[in-house]
Amino acid sequence: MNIFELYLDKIKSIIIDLNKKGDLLIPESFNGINAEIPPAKFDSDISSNVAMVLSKLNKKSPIDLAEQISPIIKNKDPLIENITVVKPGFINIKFKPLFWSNFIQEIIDNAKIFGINEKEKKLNYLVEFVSANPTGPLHVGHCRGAILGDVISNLLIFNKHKVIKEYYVNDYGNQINNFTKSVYFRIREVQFNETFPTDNSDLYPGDYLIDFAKNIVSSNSNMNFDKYDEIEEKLTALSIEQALLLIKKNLKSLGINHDNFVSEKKIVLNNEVEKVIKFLEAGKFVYKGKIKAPAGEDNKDWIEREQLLFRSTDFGDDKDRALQKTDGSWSYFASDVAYHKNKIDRNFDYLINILGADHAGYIKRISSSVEALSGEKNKLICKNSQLVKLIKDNKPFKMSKRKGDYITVDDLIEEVGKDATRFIMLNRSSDVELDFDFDSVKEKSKDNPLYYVQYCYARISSVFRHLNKDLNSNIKIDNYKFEYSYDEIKILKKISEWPKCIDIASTKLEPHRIPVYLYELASEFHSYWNLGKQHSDKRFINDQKDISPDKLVFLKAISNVIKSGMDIVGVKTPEKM
RNA sequence: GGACCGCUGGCCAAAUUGGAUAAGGCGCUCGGCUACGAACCGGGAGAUUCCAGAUUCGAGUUCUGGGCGGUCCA
Repeated sequence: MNIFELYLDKIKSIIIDLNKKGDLLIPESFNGINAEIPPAKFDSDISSNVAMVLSKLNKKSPIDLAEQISPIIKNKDPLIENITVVKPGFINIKFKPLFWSNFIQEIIDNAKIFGINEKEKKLNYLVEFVSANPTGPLHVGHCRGAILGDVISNLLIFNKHKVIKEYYVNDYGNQINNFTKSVYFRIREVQFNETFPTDNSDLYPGDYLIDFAKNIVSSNSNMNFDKYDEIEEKLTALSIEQALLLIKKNLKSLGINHDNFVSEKKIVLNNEVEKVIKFLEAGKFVYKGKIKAPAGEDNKDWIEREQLLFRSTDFGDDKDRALQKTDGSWSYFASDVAYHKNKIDRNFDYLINILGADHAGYIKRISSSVEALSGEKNKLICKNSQLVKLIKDNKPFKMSKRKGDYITVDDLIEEVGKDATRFIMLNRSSDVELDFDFDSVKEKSKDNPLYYVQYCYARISSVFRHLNKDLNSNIKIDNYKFEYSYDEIKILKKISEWPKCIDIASTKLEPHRIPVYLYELASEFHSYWNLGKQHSDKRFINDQKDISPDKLVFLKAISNVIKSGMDIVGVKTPEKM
């Protein structure tokens, strides 16, 4: 139950009634009229800006309009304690304690759906994330996007949408050739003691390739590794298999589980690139032309050459983009366009791509192509997460995959743990760079906000444990006529904000709002808990070593929200820590 | 040269889709455990939200221009 939505609807119907009676002019669209959370200092529960929005149209001051509307709201609703009109023209509604008693009954009886936006139309989403090249293990740089994509999926699923989580495997092209060669040299090293070439910067030098080589050799004992050309195709497949095994293991240790792995190679070999180019040609979206050099200084080496280009400038990109390389082969972009056509043909309402900041420049061209292919402007939603700035030994730590110099997901999970990693990576907006101080995260893991929220749950569990009650079982209360105190209502108000938090987080695809909210809720709980030291009536367990029904459902309501929030974030809620 | 992201107390940062007196954490400072878990709580000091305009009843949030930092550009 979203009380803000509920009261916004009530307010809207009141102004419609007033309009019918000829007492009020109303606009065609009610966009902009809202019901929000008032700042804490106002001692009120819901606040609306109706009067301010309608003021101009009605040529009346917001205050006067608010004075006109608010008595009507109050008279219609016996659960409202009072309504005050505040400065610029806000209408502030404060409920009677009985409202909160009803509220808690509602959310306890319907615990499974609390927080879900039930009015919203349910859609099909495809979320593509991670999609790291299958040439080695995932490292810290991949983590943020991986967790972001996973939690965005969780959020949408929580809201009853259908979600397919997909990983696009770039198992085709030059990088893969280099990768296969590198594996080959490692095999020569393992089998024949030949030294791995260090003078070839195209090769992947990472030690993990030694393991790949050993695995491939031991499980293909009848394979002859003498001549590269003869085994190239098979070795490519085996190498990619090794890399994907490792990547999937890394994802699993982060708690991430994709539904699909889609192979670029299959798309190319299936002639989907040719098909999509024809499709684009039919729509006059491509032409043979030249790309101008960037207007910078050092472009002396730039050679203008004729290429097959996609008219992404028609869709707001700053350059048209090459679909072919000079040698006539398809560019990476071309096969990605084919992949997106493939996605479109699978009939999703929305396609979501999670990309790192280093691929931000790619967004316009790919969303242009999706618009050209689907005819829908906002079919593809690209979520761009800023980089993680790694700090080690108080210095920025530059990772280089080519040099084999990086921190892997394995390192991270071993040192910090899955849950702490997920919570840290999510705890701030994906639009800001994230400082990840490896050493301090290791040392001061107790300062991690994750534990603050988990501790709240553990405290609640501990009360249930003392009472020999099961926190996970359902609670049946017959008579919900509770008079909650000011301190309790403060927390109930916070709980009433949960559906709004979910709503905003999922429509804006901003999952950081969940951990931020959970932290706030936990904070209010901890404050309340400490009140028990001074005031015995604020303690959950009373002198008879029992708990009153109002406090029982109160605790249950808090723990339910913490639990469902932590489930979305994908971290545990231990009962003891 | 262009594109994308950011700029909020000493540091890290949030801001309820444009709302009211701009959260919270770290650090600093003063205080709180013989009762449900102190991985906790309460008090205090600390702000021209990068600058200049514009739109609006109302701007940290939108628009225009500029500055600084990051990322990217066959």
